[in-house]
Amino acid sequence: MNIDFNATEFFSKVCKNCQKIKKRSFSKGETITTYIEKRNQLCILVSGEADLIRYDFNGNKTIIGNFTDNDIFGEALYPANTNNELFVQARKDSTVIFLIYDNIINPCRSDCDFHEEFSSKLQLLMMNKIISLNTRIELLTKKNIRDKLLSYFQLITSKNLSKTFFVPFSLTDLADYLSVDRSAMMRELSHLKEEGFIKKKGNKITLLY
Amino acid sequence: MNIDFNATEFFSKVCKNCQKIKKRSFSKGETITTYIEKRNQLCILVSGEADLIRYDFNGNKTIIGNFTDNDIFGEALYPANTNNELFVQARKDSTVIFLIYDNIINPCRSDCDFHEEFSSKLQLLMMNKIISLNTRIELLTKKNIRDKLLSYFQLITSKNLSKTFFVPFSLTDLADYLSVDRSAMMRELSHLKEEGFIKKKGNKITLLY
DNA sequence: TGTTTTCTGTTGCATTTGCAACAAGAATAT
DNA sequence: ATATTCTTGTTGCAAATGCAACAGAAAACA
Repeated sequence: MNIDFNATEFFSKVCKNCQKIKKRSFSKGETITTYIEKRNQLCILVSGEADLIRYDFNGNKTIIGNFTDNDIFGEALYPANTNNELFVQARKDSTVIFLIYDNIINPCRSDCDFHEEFSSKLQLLMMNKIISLNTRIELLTKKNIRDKLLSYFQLITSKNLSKTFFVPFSLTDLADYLSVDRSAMMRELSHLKEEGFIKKKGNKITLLY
Repeated sequence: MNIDFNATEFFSKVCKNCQKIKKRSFSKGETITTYIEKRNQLCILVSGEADLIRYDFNGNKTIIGNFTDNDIFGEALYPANTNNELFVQARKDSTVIFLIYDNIINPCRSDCDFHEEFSSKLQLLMMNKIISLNTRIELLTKKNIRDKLLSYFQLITSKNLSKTFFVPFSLTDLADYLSVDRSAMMRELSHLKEEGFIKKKGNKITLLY
């Protein structure tokens, strides 16, 4: 995320005494939080990487979201009526700040200048969140696997400024992220290769257009 | 949107003299704004209803988003690298407030107390926006038409508190909103009817489960 | 009012996707 | 070092979806 905000630094300076904010580290694979209970929890991913994962009743896995530095998440930002099992899992070792949203609106102490400064930072974080959610929707509204793949690749190359890149997920996870069947996606990758749109060796892909 | 904020009232009270904010009304069908140029435009839908629409190179239409009261939109909230034609069109007669995001961060005048109050309101609007985008993603990550329909219906009934409702779009638009083929969606609706999951007469639907 | 346009509903057919299963390679754990 | 687990890659087949086309109903228009 291209935002001039280092959450760790910010929180270490400003909020030493603020008891309502918790910071914790997680190892790869650990569950960071769930979206089951309603408690107005808001989380900031200070470092690392994490996924928001849904399993439906058929055991079908979907990676609803993928969070990186300074990303915000938590059940406070999620619709209530979801009757699926939703949880956030660390993809890499991660550090997360936990807040209760009510405490942001109602400062914990009147002399705590943390909240004011935080509020303006939070606005930037939310702005970026909205943009990244819109990016995700752009992807998901593509009606076939080919277009989803090509959109996803374009997203990566526009960040990397290189036509060659490694898919940052396993291909299995990529399928879950694009919300398509893995074997169907693999087949489509083969077709893209045959038709000369991409070069592919494992997870290393080069766009040829 | 369940938020205690009436934008019209707010702006009429607070910002009579603030020249950088424009308000305009649109008739049904009119184009409210496009997401082509980069100008950091942020819009608030004061009243009415509007869609964010994408036409791809094949002329394929997708309703990327549907905006109602107090919804925010505008190219400032959208990723830059979209090479599609994107525009916002009034579905009903609508009134919209236009701002330039830079002006929110850098107040127009030091004695303009509008910006401070606005900032906290904006935070709420953004929060709600994030929730509605997450709702949309929940829908779009469903992997087949049946699940998309059922999720969408559940969304409506949880708002209406009634198992019977009228689809607020035309079914043609609903297909564009769910990002699926219309005839395939109609077929799936027939199947849901045959299998006894729903009752359906035109756009009036009753959930039987 | 009558005319035009849009929308609903349906169907046949081609294509795409999902599902299940399996083999080989890579990564991880013991 | 070996066993185990995860990942990539592939395929046959069934099911779902998209596409094209059309008819009748409903809505918008003039």
